[in-house]
Amino acid sequence: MSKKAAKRESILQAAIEVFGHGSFKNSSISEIARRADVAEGTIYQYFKNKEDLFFSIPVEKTVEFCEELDLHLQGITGAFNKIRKFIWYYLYFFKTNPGYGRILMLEMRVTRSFVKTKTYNFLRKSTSRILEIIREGQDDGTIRKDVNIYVLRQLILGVLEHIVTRWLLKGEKYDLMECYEDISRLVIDGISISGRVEMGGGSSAIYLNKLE
Amino acid sequence: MSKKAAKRESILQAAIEVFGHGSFKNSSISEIARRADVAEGTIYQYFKNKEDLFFSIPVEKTVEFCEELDLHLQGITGAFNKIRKFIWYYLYFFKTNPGYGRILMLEMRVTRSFVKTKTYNFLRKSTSRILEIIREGQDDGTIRKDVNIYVLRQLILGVLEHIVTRWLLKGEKYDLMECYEDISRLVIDGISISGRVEMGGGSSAIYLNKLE
Amino acid sequence: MSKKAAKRESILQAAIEVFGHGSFKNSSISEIARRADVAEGTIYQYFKNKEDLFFSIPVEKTVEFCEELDLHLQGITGAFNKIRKFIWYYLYFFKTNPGYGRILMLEMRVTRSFVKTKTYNFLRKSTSRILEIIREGQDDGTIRKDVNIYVLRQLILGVLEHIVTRWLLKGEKYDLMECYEDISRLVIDGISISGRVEMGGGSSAIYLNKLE
Amino acid sequence: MSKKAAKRESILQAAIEVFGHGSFKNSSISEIARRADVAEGTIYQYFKNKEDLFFSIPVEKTVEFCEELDLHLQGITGAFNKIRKFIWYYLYFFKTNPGYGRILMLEMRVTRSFVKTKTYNFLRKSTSRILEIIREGQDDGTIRKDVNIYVLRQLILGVLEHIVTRWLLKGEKYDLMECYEDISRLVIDGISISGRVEMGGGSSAIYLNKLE
DNA sequence: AATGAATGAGAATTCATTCAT
DNA sequence: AATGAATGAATTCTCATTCAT
Repeated sequence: MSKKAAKRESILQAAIEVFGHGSFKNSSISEIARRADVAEGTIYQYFKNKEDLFFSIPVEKTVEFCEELDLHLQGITGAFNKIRKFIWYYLYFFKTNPGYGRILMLEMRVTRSFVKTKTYNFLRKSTSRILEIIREGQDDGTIRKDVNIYVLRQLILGVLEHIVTRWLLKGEKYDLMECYEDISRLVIDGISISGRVEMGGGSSAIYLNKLE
Repeated sequence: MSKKAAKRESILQAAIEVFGHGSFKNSSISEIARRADVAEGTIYQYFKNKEDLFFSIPVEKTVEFCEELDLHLQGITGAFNKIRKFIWYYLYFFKTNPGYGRILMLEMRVTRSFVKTKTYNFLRKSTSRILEIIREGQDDGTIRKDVNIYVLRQLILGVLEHIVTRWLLKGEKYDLMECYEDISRLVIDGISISGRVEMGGGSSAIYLNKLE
Repeated sequence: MSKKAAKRESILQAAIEVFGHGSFKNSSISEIARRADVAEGTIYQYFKNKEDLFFSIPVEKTVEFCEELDLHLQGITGAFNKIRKFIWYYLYFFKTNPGYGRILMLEMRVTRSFVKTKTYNFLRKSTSRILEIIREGQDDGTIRKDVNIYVLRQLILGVLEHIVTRWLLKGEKYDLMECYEDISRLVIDGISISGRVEMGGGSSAIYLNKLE
Repeated sequence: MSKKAAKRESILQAAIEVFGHGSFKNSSISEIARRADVAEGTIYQYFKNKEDLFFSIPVEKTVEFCEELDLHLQGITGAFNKIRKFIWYYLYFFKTNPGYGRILMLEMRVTRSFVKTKTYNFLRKSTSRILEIIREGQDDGTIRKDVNIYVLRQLILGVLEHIVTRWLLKGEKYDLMECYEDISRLVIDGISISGRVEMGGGSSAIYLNKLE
């Protein structure tokens, strides 16, 4: 049982490496099999077909993301601090998983069939953590209550997704973490109750909101 | 002569449709031939191979872009007005050419071999128009002279490229032109000599600058 | 009329160059058209198809061979001297026409359909000149009468064909004319009435050694 | 393992048949697949591409040649007897493998890329057997010591290659083995220490007559 | 459960030949 | 007569998927 899971895992790992290097069509099952050190046929014991394998990657990775995220959030108090940590971890996760980043951001999101997948829904649900944090912030009075929490979530995730996508399209030439401080401030200021004022936070937020 | 050019044109048009729908690997010459209503072999009379056809798309389209742009700029005076028109036309162009947008923004820019192409250089040169406008603005005193014109160009093109890319990745679900006013203001304010308020223009510009 | 013949001629010339460079399948009509500086379609005005063009080459060249040969034989008296001249000219002809040599010796002779061609018969008839010379020699008593003249012809042509074929297979690296003296002696001695020279095995071995 | 080798063998056998019938370009993978009774794709499991398959033929066949040759040489004493056997076997081998003969002698030897192949080197090395025999003959005093053994090898192989090539070019219309006795004597006499027999020109002429 | 050989559909590309101009 | 654009059949090669062992 554990052994089986381990083999499935290693196939997925190999799939991330291969799909993350080229496109879906460009990547071959035989290459994945070689990397995973299994026979080609074995892959079909664990996944229905190539597409199934492809769409299984985010499931796996999303679980990993959520579990690690929870560990990182433990012991942190205050909505703002938690959001900062979330942003930090999001960037850190893709910095350390660029292959998966390319798959998710550049390949999968453009695939039409992706939206119909269970994976797509799973991915959406996985962002509930950020909702909880926002609610917590509104409850204890640090986050404005006049903003729809779902819009807020979209704002935060949208900015992050955009940052990572740009970074990947540019060939990962700079350190993704450099953006951390700017984004944190941008986001926090935009949703903060305390004045912090005249920055185009508002304008910026609208602008970004529209884009993502 | 005109007839031959027309056929070449119709093949390119079909190629835009097909490549714009899927990826390079995913698209087939036979499908392009079917759409262009020619035999497969005919395509090889006009283009050396599949890649040549692929990389010929931007050449064609860039010429179209530049010619139309010049028409739209005629009769407009003042650097700011010209920049506004440029931004408007840029968005309008991709709104009306989403297939080409997907090819250029999502496919071609990520292809490693693209950078080595003549097409790539041609594309870079095609943005000289915006440089002229900036120089004009600096000459007549409406644009700050302390900013490098190449950085400025990069800023403007970077923002636009980003807007279009996001729009495409989101599935063209909203009207691309909605962004026009915000972007114009954002850009104009950032480079304007007259104070024009302490809006996060600066902050935003820095943020965008870093990204692109 | 003369103009038409000239164009036909130039197509054939181009065909020799192209077919002589690669194999039949390997050579393309478009390349021949390019070399002959005519349109592809024009070739089909003069030749039924690719094979017809291919098999027309020897006809053309054989006429040339015979005409030139007659010129070279003029003024020469004595069967032996004529045979020597024939051998000399045969080698000289292929030395100066290696492309045609490759076509005839390496390509055409191995083609099964060649034997069924009119060209094949034409080629056979073209060797009647050598028969006449042999008859002349037998009549004036210099050539043995106990040898069948057709066998003799076969002997002479066979040796020459073999020499040229070897030379071509070896990549034309040495001067074909070097063989002239040896072959002449070998042939003349073999058919001469007057006691032959002490050459025998030794000479043969050397001769073979040089060839292989 | 044995099964895989058998399939590889059957593909090679089919390749010999097909390539031996036409030229490299003229022969198609699909025809080879049909003859070998496998799918086209299967061929690419065993060989990298068409050229690899083509150049693999001599490897296979050369091993066969050497192994069988050794069997035939067993129990034979004396350099001359061994050389006779070698000549006999060489002719016998190509008599029973005419398809392979056409491939090696008429196709492969003219291909420029062949010389760069591993196969080419392998083929050259395979003739070391004859060198050993020559050395043996020089040691026991039956073969002249004033002749370079490599020249001798070249002589023997050259004559044989020539005989086979002619036979193939002539369409295998006569029995290749007829040449055996003549060639043996020619070669043996040429290298023998004891005075040679009275064969000379006459015999040579007959031999040539038969061949051409 | 795992294998990996075998498959065959499909892709890009070439080129002899035709035919409208 | 000459052209050369258009054709489409044929060819090599790839690879997801299956299935007997």
